[in-house]
Amino acid sequence: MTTGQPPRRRPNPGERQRDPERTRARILDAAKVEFGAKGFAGARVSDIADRAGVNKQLISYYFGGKEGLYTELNNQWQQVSAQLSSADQPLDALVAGYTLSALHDRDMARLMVWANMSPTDAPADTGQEREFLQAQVEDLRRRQEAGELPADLDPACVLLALFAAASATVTLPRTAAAICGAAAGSDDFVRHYADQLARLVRHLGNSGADGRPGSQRDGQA
Amino acid sequence: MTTGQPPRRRPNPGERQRDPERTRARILDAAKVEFGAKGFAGARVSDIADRAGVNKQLISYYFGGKEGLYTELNNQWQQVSAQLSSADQPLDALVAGYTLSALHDRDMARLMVWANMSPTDAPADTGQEREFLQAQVEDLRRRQEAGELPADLDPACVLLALFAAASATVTLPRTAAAICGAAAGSDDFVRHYADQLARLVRHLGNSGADGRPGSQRDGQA
DNA sequence: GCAATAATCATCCATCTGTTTGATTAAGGC
DNA sequence: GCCTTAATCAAACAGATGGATGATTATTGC
Repeated sequence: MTTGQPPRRRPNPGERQRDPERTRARILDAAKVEFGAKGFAGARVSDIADRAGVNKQLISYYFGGKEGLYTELNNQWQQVSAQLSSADQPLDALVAGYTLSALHDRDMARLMVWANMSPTDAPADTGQEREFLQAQVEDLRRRQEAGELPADLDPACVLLALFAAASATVTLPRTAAAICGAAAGSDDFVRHYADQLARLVRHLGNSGADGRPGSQRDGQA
Repeated sequence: MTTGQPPRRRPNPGERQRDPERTRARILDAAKVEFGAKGFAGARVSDIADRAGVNKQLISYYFGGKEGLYTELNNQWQQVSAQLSSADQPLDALVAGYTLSALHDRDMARLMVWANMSPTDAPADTGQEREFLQAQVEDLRRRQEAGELPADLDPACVLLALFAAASATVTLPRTAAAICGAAAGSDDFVRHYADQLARLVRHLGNSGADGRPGSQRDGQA
């Protein structure tokens, strides 16, 4: 052994070597990556700590354990989500923005999908997101009555379809790669895809004109 | 203890009490449910065995362990998938059928999404599914040239969006519930949603006529 | 400078989890 | 009716994992 001691990280001048804020942030970032990649059950606290470059005990120290860390990230997402939601922009911009959020923070987006699929966690949405979504449904319904959307479509279903489509690069990365080539994960592709979705939404809006009146409400049981 | 021995399952007359086929099937079914609900990392071998009503050792006996069991299910999915894919039906029917597959076997559908999001497994798609998807892209492109699809849309992106939308009830069950109410998980809703998606696809097709030629290829970098 | 405190670390520990082992027994051929 | 074989099970095992303990040391207020 040439190096008896792993050289303790020498703090750059002006940089504290103990910095709770920085440590917390590092842990959160690392956790986002790990949870995002493997989900809650698949992620390992040791891996998170290693990635953050800190002792794993600090996860208990700062967040009260794996679960607390996960919860903290979920809260963090709710804030991001609220920002995405708050601005009342036209639908095409909303969908595109949602798609692009995967660009700014892909791990967080992945995390949200894991959470969405997992049965155990998040006792219940605060209702905040639910409210926003239902407001969007109402908005869509108004546009539909104004003729911007074919009359035989259920606004709720359209909105659900759009959100799912916006999440595509996150929820179905492999399928995306199979359809669009290996570059499907690249930032450029995500931008391209977001733009395409916005166009698609606009086309849906246009097509309201030519929508044959048809059976105004068929389907379902 | 009133019952010294848990009464060994009495075989109904004409029913063997040892039946490898049956046992294998029971394990596979149970595994589908557990893996579908919690993903590979979250599922527990004990839970699978309990659900199947067999000793957990049989999982090693029949499938060589947890991983082997998972692999077996993935193969099983590939067959189902191939069936869904093979019939060359119009796009709206394809999308609706894909959506409805969640109805026939929701757990399997969930399993596929977990697999799609997980980094580690499935060394690579056999290419079979990839082939099918790219053939669909080509088909879409032809229809586009025939004027059935707005000229400024990228067929690959449209296909990806449609597949993601078709998977919505599986990938975003919570969001679905938030948008469409608690019934979002019910069979009736899935049917309704599939119908709606088919309509949406048809509207996209129609709107090809009114699609302003616009910039034939804008966006991206 | 010095003491108090907060941040960090190395080590240990209980528990959980997937797999292995070895015994038991139903099924099927002779 | 035996005897081999394959199916099943109960118990034990080894490794991993998340969390706890106690010691160490930087930071800060004085």
